[in-house]
Amino acid sequence: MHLSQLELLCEITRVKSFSKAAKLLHLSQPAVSGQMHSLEDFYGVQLFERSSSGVSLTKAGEVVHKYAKEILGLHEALEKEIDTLLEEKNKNLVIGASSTVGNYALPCSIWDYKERYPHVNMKLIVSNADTVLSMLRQDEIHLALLEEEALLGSGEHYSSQQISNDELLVIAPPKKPWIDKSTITLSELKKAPLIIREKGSGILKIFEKIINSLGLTMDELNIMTEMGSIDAIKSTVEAGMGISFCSRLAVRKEIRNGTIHPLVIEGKQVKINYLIICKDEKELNTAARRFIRSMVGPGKTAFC
Amino acid sequence: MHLSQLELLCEITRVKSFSKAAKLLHLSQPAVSGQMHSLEDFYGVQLFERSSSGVSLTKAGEVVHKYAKEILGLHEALEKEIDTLLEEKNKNLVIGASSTVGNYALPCSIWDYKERYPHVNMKLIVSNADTVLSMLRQDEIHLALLEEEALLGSGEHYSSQQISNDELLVIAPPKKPWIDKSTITLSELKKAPLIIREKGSGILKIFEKIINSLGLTMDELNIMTEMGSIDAIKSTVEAGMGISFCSRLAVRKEIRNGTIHPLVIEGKQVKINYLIICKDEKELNTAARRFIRSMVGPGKTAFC
DNA sequence: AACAATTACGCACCACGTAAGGATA
DNA sequence: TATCCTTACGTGGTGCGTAATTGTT
Repeated sequence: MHLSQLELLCEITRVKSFSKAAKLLHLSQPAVSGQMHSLEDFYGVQLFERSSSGVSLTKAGEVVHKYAKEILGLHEALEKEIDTLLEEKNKNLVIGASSTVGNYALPCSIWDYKERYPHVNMKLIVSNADTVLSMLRQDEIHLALLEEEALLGSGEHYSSQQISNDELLVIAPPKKPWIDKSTITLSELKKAPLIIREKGSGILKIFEKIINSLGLTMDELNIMTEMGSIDAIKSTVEAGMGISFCSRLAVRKEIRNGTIHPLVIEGKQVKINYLIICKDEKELNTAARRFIRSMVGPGKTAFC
Repeated sequence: MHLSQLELLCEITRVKSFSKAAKLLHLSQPAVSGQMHSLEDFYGVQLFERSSSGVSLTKAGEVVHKYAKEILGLHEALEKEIDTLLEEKNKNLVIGASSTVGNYALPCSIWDYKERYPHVNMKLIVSNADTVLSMLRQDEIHLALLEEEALLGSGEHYSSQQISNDELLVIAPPKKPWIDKSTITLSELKKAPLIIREKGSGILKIFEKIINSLGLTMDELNIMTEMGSIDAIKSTVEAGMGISFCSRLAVRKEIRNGTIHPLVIEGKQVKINYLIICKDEKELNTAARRFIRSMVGPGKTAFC
């Protein structure tokens, strides 16, 4: 029996739903269903009461849950104890992240990790997607946290897992003509003064992909200027100098304060998937391997 | 990570050897090696010191071992607690065994099982292999413990796992002309007055297979009589009335006491494999599924 | 030479995701 | 209808056993 099945059971118990747990752990619903069926098969007992409004534990399920927490706790203690025996080379962990991830989309789990494995020397480098990827290629970093699209056309094959996702927004100043709208049409997008991130940015790659999928090229747009940082772009948009685009997470505060107005492209919900990437999972040191496990683990994908 | 990997680690630690643990758990040596490599990979640490005289735990290995015992103990407690919640139909377990297995080759684990799952109503039926197999076919028993050869030519497909093995011996009275020999030649075997088990016996099937593989048929032998029980055969041989054959386990005591003289067929070591058999593993109730797990588990194959 | 672990390789099975299906409010 | 879990199915990865290899006593 896999320990991950117990983790899954705990997560399902927490959120009382197969489908929610599947989302949180980046699995499909049938995969979760199948795992729990095989667990029920293993113990020979039904563990969940299924209903159309979610699931709840049976009596036997509660027994398993009780022990699962203990067992997983013990296993966590095991890893902590091994941690104290690690050699120096296994204690270093250098992570590269794109601006969006590094500045806004870091899951809390990265800090949980520091707490859980205090002996690890962790370093976080924030740059744009292309730069991070080239650092990975040259073994200057162990792991990269990037937008899915950063890998497009890179040719090489990397090993990757999804850690979280978000939505791409068009951002505008909170005034006419934008303030009354919640969507932006293609023709409005073509005319509006647009501020974009520099080449090599992951967010730019996503935006470009969308534009192309809508039958346009970038030079049909009214590109005003190019900026190397999200903060610079936000300030410029807030000052009313143009519109831009970014991850929803990057402008949570500004939207709440009303200093930036969010728009979605008409008829097009744009999803951003964030990945954790390495060259070869087999070659990773202990600290890095643990980091991956803790990032994709249960309940670890909430943002800070 | 699979719990079975922790069980394997504990077993290896106990016997200080990959190959011995492999035998005990009915796995190949490379399978064991591979599992432990993947465990080392999982924790990112070497767990064993390999030497040509076996293996020993590293410091990290001892940590894992310490926790593994706790975790496995906890998991055993889990199953025990679920046990108390079982419905009636899951508490019945009827097992059929061939004479040899039922009377002599029962692993201790069958009694451990009773202790571990005291709520199970276990019933053991001993008969010859064909009878047991037909009871399995008619769902009169849940599981069958038989010689591997019992399945030969049955046509149907069963699900089976090996639980133990033994050696087939020719048994003779402790007097001339046998007392000075440790092997018996083919021509001696043809002439000697032979007592055999009844048709349908698993041991007879094995013996027949061997005879055929040596280029003979049963009717070329000097078959004196046919008997339905091992005890009857043993008494007859002890009384000097002829020779016979059986599993080494069945005559351990008599060999030690010197009342029966064991022989092996010249140039032919005959291995007997004992299996645990069911119609369809998916259809088994909890008690039966647990029984299988406990029978093939670590350190459970020693005889009583 | 003998024994123990590893590597190589072919095969079978298992777990996943996608897509379609059924039950319930 | 919307939501949630289940079933069906094709695919890729993983674990197994057999056989050949390495290394140590």
